[in-house]
Amino acid sequence: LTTVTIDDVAELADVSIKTVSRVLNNEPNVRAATREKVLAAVKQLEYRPSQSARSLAGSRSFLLCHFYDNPSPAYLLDVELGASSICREAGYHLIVERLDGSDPTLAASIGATVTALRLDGVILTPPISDNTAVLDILERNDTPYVRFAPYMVRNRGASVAMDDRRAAYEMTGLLIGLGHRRIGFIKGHPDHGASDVRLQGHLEALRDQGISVREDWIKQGYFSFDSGVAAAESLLTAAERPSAIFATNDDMAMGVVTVGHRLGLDLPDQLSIVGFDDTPGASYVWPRLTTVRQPVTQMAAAATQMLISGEATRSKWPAGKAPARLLDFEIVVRDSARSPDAASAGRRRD
Amino acid sequence: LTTVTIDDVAELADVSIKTVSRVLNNEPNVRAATREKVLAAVKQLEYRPSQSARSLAGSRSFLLCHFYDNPSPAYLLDVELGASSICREAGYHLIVERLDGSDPTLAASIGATVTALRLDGVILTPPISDNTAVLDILERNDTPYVRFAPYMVRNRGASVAMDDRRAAYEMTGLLIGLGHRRIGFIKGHPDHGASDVRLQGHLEALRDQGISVREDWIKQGYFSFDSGVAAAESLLTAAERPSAIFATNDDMAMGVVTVGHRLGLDLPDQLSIVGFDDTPGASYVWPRLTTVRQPVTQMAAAATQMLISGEATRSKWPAGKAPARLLDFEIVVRDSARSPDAASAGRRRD
DNA sequence: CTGAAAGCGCTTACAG
DNA sequence: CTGAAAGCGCTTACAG
Repeated sequence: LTTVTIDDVAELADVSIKTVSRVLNNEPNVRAATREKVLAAVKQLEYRPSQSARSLAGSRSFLLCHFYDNPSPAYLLDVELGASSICREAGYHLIVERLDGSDPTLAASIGATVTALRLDGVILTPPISDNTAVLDILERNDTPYVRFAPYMVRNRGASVAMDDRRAAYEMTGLLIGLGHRRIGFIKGHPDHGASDVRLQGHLEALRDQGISVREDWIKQGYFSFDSGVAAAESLLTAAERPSAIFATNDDMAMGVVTVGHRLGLDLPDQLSIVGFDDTPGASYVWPRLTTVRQPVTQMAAAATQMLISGEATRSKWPAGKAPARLLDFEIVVRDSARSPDAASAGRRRD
Repeated sequence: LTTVTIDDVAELADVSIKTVSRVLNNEPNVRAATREKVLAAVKQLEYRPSQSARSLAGSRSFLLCHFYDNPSPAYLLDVELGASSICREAGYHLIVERLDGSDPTLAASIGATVTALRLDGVILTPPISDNTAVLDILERNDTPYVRFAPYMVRNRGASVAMDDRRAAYEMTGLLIGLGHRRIGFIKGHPDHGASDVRLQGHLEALRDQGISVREDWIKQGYFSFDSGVAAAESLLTAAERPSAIFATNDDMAMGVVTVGHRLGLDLPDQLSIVGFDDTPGASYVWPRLTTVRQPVTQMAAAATQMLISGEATRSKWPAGKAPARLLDFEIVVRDSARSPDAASAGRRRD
């Protein structure tokens, strides 16, 4: 088993290796007939250029990397789904590295990977997307990056996002439209920038509808099922409890559902619950969750495209302004939110 | 920003580049004092050897790849969790590539990646782990691989697995031990080797307990929620229905739970349901699922270790026999399986 | 224990 | 439109 090299192709096609290189890199100034000859030889020999040699000699490695810390499983899968397909089309490959966001050597570790691999670009998801030490080291190494949902640290580098604020605004509006006035809210993990943005959207919707904010109905959560359970317990065992709860991710919403059942509440009649993310489990619980679907796969595809096309490269930014792509979310209406009036019509409350 | 090379280190340490290379690769025959000098220079310059140069000049690329097709999100996350940590320790990097298992060009596509990147090893998860065309092309390229749960095609290459047969045997035994005699079974996707193995374990348990097999209580599923719903509908609307259903993954089990609720069955009293996988959702549904926890993270760590250490390399197999690691599963007992007697004691049936 | 030379398979910069 | 030469940053094979 000998590896086929550019020399073999050049010899078979009866041209120089430089011409083979031109054809493979789609450079101009090659006669059509010459191109055909080369392509035929490539095909016949099943030639695949060595990534190492290309990287060492040239300026590209054809390697992208996704650095992440403890994402939800579905989020990771969607990111890879979007990134992997774009990579394949362009002859790039996706490396993944899981890191501990609280590790003080995080940035150094990313710097090591970036220089060892000569990465052509980096994808950063929350909460690493808001880690300024990481952004610093990436910029020092001249490595393009795209940040997902870059809410805590703004105006730094290319990004992809959806409008979390508006999604939360509309979800709260949906509950209000159903007739809810007493709405509980469970915040996300404080390390994630989206957490605060979603809260802001919620508060705006309340204000726009003239509903006063009840601080005691806003609970801290951490995006985990257990934190949803804890918040729901405190919300639902209080003297006066909300008629609806907006949990800012599905895992927490499912915690609320569990507590609701445990307390013997008739869901959704006695308590409406809405989530955020549309994880697979959202349609498995009863009642099936009304939630926000994030365009994670499309965000990943867009990010990858920005990296490969060079849009994410600082020196190519139009007017020095980093590109930011905003994608559409979707509110998926299922069974977990209902009008509180319907409930009182169907049964006595208290 | 100039990149630091081995020459810079050699100059600062006042040795030849060959000596630097020796130190970095832990080769013998370097005086301790020399080693110290080199290490100090490496540290001072923050030198990181170029992966491309090492790969081009040497025989290793320090690159591993996980090829997969439509895994469950949690499965993918666990594989990456296990593989990523071992890779980092050893200075390797993990590439991921999502492919369509039914695409006829699948093997060719993997072959292309393998040769372009000079991959040092490959991780294959079901159903790709049983694709013989892929195994052929990997062997032709002399690329070591480790297969996950390689049940359909046996005795080909290194593998990691847990004892799916015994897990299914024990789970069925648990149901029988609870007093169930009428047990429905939902098979997995026919493309996954584990599907048949789990069925065999189930049938053995039935036979060992002297319970005759009811073919009409064995339904085809495809590992999806919807296929679980379909199978459950057919199982539960029949004239005579089982008192327990063993769905061979959690997604299908959650489909059964949903149908159970829809039919107004009191769960788990009127119907016990058990699953397989222990996905996050398993503890979110009500009743919380009794299920089998697979050691996916440990399997991935073991596979990665086999690849990096060389155990998975054909020429190094002891006595020509491929290494196979079997890891322990765990049956997680929650609330979804209960004795049918308790149910009849608590309420009249029919 | 250490080093000088050659070469891995490409792209770059230059020449024609 | 095409090619000869040099070089990317390492490891291999060999010499001492």
